[in-house]
Amino acid sequence: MADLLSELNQQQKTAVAVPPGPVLVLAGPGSGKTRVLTFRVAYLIAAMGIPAYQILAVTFTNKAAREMEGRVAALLGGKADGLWLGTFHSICGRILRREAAYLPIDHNYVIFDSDDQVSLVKRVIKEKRINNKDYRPTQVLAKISQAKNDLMGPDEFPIFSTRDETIKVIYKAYQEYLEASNAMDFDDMLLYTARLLEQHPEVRQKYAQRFRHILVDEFQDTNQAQYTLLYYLASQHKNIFVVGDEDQSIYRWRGADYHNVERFMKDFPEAKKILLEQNYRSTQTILNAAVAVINENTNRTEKKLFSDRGSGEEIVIYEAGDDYDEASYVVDTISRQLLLGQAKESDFAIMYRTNAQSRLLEDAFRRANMNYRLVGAQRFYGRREVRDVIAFMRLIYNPQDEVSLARVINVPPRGIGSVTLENLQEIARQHGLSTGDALLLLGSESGKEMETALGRSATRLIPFGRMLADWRVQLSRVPLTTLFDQVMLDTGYELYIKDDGGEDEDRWANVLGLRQVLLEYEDQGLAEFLEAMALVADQDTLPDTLDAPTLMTLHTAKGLEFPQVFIIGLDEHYLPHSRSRDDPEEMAEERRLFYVGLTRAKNRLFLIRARRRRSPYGSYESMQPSRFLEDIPVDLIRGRITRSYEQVDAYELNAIRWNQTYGPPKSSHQKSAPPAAPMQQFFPEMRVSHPVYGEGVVRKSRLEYGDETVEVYFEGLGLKALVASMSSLEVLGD
DNA sequence: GCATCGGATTTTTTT
DNA sequence: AATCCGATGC
Repeated sequence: MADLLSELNQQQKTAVAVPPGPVLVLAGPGSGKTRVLTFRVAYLIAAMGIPAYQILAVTFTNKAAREMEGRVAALLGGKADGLWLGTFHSICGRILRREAAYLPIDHNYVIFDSDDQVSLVKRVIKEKRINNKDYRPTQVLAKISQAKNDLMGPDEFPIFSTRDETIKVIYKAYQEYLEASNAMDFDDMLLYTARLLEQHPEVRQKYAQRFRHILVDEFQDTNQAQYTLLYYLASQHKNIFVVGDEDQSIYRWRGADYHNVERFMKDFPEAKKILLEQNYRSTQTILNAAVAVINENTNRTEKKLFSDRGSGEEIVIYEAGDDYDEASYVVDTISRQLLLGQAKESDFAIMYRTNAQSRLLEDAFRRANMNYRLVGAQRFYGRREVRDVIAFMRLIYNPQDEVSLARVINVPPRGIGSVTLENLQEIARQHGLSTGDALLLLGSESGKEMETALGRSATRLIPFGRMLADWRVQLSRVPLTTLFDQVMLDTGYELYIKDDGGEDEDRWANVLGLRQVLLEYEDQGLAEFLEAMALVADQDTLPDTLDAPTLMTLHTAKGLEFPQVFIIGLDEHYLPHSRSRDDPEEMAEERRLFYVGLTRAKNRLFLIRARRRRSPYGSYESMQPSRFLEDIPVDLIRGRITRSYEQVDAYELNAIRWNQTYGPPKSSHQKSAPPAAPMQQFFPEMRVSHPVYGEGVVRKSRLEYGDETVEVYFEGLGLKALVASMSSLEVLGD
């Protein structure tokens, strides 16, 4: 194994060959983190003689898992059989299927993705007759997800307002439906596994015993549930090797908590800490800019990143007239280099904060007749026809799946409308059955009683029930694709999808594409197919064979590198995104996001902003350059940014005029208080009372032009934005 | 039960 | 600008 280590630098060697025990590797960007992980796995197996099946390696994304798998296989030449390597969710799925006996659901559960979650929450909201204007499914789900990430079930759901009480009710019903559907959502996979290990010592013992070595990638992005489950898995041998970088923590909104790094050191005080500081990716110029940006964040362990790649070229800053110009600049710059033969297509990546920003870029590429690869966004698995077909398969696999049943029971239309479905659901409830089981029963010999009870609705339902029953019989007898063809034939889906709309001839092609994927799972089975459908994101499905520039969000860019990187939309409200304006923690995360983007670049970096942009709604808006641009030392930059009155948007301009005329808004009491943090009185979740609107709960509050703007939610009235000094709001004690 | 229309509303990031 | 929802009419 000497030659294995000889390819590594000193710090990397130390990490790879570290003696067993807890280890924390803090790895700067481009410092060979994945390399260390894969070499460590290889080292354990080849040098220390650990059997592969006693090793668990966890990543966040499928992409990372696949990459590790490939590299380990290359290092060991296929001696890694039995190694558990996968994403958190796939590992949990594996454990949960084996240990289904301990769960509220059985082993052929299905996984609900975010669309399924939304459908289910909608149904709950409707059934509970809750005002759907005030309770948006995505918002409710965000709260539920947050709770689950913190290992809280419906009963532990924290209540701070009447709104929370309602959400708790929805959460509870939602969870009941999931169980009745023999289903779990993404968060449940983590939650169930963590609970399983916590509450059943015999199960915990089994896995903790088995996994002599645990390795974790992107540790800074773990949430509470993930941390807990790792903690229990490592409880026996304590050989847990985690790799992370606080500065690249960008999933706070998903419950990630980089404090888990500190928690790790507390829980495993004997842990060795290793820093990887040499960057092999970027030029010193790029690295310096990135360091300057990230140094503005407080509360972090400072790393001394260095590169031996030389200073390289200056960073180019381009200020476009508008967003249209921004896109053209990117495409022009790329095509010029291509024309001159200075670069190849796949050298380039273009990154942005939100998916919506890809639109103009795509147009520009198309106009220039150039290929591009778009990661994420237009989702194959999100297409209606694809989801329909998956829903059929899911229903066959697990007839209790309420969401899939509701989705396809009338697709293609077979005369089963909402009333008929509701009747069926009601009958099912009376019999203590799931809707799907009721439907199956209805289609069978013994369904007579139910048939009479349903009356006219039954005539429509019975044929579908029989069909479903038949498919289920087929499931165990014929190959998956044969079953698939049968479903398409029985339902007349081809005709239905081809007829529909007309313009999109690709739709049937998508269905056939899915059939092709199914073919690959012929040997493994439907369960594996469905799990892959749920857990494999779209970005994993893109062909990386196409030689073309890549378009992606900053989030998906993490872990990747490109010779040339464009980051567009470097304007306030875009990056940093406007939604993080009021929360310093979120602002710090925006900065980390930018840092992640900067450090993707190997040789050249282009930072682009636009003086004005078409707002997502309606007309043009003037932009201010991103505050992050100011943090890049000027000597690293070519090009400059400007700020002028013309660019100030109307709202802000009024405030400026006001100040020029009447002097800055300053309350007479506060003399020379520091300019920041003057006197915010209202904070989210506070209960307040208003003379006219009554009692409400503060959603948001911010200081603006010397006053405080408070957004308050009043039951029955909705959200109101109030100016604190004008509205005599009063804070209510608890 | 289904199609159509008009009005309202909007996701930041993803397993 | 595009999508979703609810109401309306057939």
